[in-house]
Amino acid sequence: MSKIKETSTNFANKQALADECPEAYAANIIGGQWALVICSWLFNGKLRFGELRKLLPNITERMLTLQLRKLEEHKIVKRTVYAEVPPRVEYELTAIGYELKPIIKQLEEWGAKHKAQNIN
Amino acid sequence: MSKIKETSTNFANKQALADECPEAYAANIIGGQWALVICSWLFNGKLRFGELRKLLPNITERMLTLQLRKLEEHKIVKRTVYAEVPPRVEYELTAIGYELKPIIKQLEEWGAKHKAQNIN
DNA sequence: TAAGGTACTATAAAAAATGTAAGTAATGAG
DNA sequence: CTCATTACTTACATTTTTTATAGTACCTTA
Repeated sequence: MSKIKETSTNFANKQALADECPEAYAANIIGGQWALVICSWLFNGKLRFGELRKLLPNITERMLTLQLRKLEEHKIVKRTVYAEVPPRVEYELTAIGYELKPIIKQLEEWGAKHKAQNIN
Repeated sequence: MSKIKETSTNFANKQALADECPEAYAANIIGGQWALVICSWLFNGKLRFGELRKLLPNITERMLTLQLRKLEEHKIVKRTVYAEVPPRVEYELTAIGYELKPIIKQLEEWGAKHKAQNIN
């Protein structure tokens, strides 16, 4: 992913915030550029790497990999590799990942409402 | 805030995502390092700049300003300046900003649960 | 005259996130 | 042998976000 500098002020601040504020902790986990959208697609069921890539037309393979790895690391998604050639890898939400569904749905509703309000 | 390069791929991607996915749109608005926590404090009522700064011990004045400006720009918070000396500026949530409360609360609950689960 | 308090701004630098382009392994099809 | 397929990885470049540090204007009080 690129290593985070554990000596940086930024790292210390994130740590401290995440310790005290579960909402900041959560934001760190699902806060990537594509994380929420990836989760949204996965709410409908498991998907292969290539399927996700097609669903997210502008994402690069690198970013897709990075985001999936981060999500996996935080136990939001489960990765299953099938020993085939060409390879097949499937991603699906874990139980705790799936629990994001109502939250993301509400966030969608809020976003849609906000967007409608701020059209000039 | 620093200008965003409207010619960058990153900008284009964010735009496209925000257009299609209200949840990505929302994440762009409340996605800064401190935004959620600022909102959390403001759910309890209006606060002055200096009060917020004290509540967020590690934030720099610059970051606080930037985040508040962004929130203000998106109509999440309302800024009121009193023509006094020394100056007094109060921040409070708008109606749509206040509507984030249940969402952030759920995110907090999710975060707390996730954190508890992932203690080794 | 000087100091103090408040809410900032300016500038630079560091760190983090994202994007670009190329390459890899394994195997089956032709 | 060569090519295609899939899910990556790597090295590097660019962009965005965050931090650091030092100011500013204003009026009041001492």
